[in-house]
Amino acid sequence: MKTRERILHTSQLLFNEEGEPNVTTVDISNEMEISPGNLYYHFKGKEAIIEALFARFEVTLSDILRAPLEKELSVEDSWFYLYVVFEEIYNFRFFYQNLTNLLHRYDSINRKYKRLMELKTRTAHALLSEVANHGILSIEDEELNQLCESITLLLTYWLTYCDLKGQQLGPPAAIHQGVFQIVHLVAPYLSDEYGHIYRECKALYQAATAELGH
Amino acid sequence: MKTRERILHTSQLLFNEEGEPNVTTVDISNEMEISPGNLYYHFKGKEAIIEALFARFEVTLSDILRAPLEKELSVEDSWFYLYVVFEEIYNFRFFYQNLTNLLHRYDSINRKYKRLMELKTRTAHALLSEVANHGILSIEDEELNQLCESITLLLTYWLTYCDLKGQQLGPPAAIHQGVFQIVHLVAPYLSDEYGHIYRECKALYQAATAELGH
DNA sequence: GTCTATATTAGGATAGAC
DNA sequence: GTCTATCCTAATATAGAC
Repeated sequence: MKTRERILHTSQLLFNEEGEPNVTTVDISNEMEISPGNLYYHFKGKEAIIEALFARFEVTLSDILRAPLEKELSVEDSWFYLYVVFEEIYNFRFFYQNLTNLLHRYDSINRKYKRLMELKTRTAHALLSEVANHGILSIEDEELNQLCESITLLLTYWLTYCDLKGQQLGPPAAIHQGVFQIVHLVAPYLSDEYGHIYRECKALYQAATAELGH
Repeated sequence: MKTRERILHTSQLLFNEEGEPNVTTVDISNEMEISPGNLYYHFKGKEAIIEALFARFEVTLSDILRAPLEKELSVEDSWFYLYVVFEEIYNFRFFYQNLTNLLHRYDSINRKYKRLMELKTRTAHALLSEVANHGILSIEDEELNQLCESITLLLTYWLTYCDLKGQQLGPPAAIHQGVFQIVHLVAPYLSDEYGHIYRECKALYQAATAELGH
């Protein structure tokens, strides 16, 4: 792996583990066993590293979020889809653990992030309207909007919130719970004849929870 | 006001406005028009100030959260009660905007905060079970637990999330929306004969939104 | 209690040799 | 591309006069 790439890789790792504010350029170069001078040859500084990492995150996450806007998903796929979104957020959790501050410091990231956030809501809206059109969900327009907002908030902060609770959940368990938490937001709107979908989810959830063990 | 008190007051103000990491001891003393030396006479440093502010926050918020555990609230009071909780969180929003980091830095705060968070969930649980016992809400135990978790998350992050969206909502509007967002989480579980409660809330919400302008 | 002046440190950043 | 050595700055913190 080229040095530039290794810097990004190591930074992402350390940021996620220690929290971005607690990682210095020297920490990064120590971890990589290169000199700080070398790091500065490849990047103007920590800011540039963060911007590069965010650029990557933006590309992959917005691709993920746009997919269901173009091609319809089945109900089962929608459910699996949530895992994919959470997974990607998990990979850049350092970013979410420090959102307010980062967006305050970097105006460029701020603008891009806002678009991502809107895209999250838009995707949730598209997925749910579709399910509603199939008669699986029965929900009014205004309730749908509020629901999508809650889903976006939950997607944004669930993993951070799990961290806060500090019940040493492994990442798969935390993600798994997050998915189910979202399912729970949607479940009350399932049409009567589709209540079984929720019950199946629940069974799956409990099985998987048992498997992830403790 | 004594100097010690003014330091706490000014710090809280600046932290909320600029974000705690962006405020230095010198900023605080400048704002107060005292010397940095003087500030250090009263507090060992920024850490001590933050700890003192958190101690206050803990006392007032845990009092608020414990109130409904002792004395039953009417449905209308529960609704108003949410405003009180949000208001208190708003007063210490600097804390919430930097949660992960602060809890990572101060172990003492970490422990106390976890208790607060559990208390939030516990209070939500108590309020909702009561309403459920009156037959107003119809909800299973497991759904209730998940709902309370979502409410805690929303309480914790709603104001931060509004900030992120950066649609220049004034604080009253943001709080107002937060309250309604929570109402929306609960609404689907209202028993049929109590659907009117939600419709009344909605009418109130729309009236108030109009009043708050935008 | 408050000030001025100064010390300490850590993090970010560069210059110049190899 | 990489290293060593060094600099700059901002933030924290203290000493000692008033």
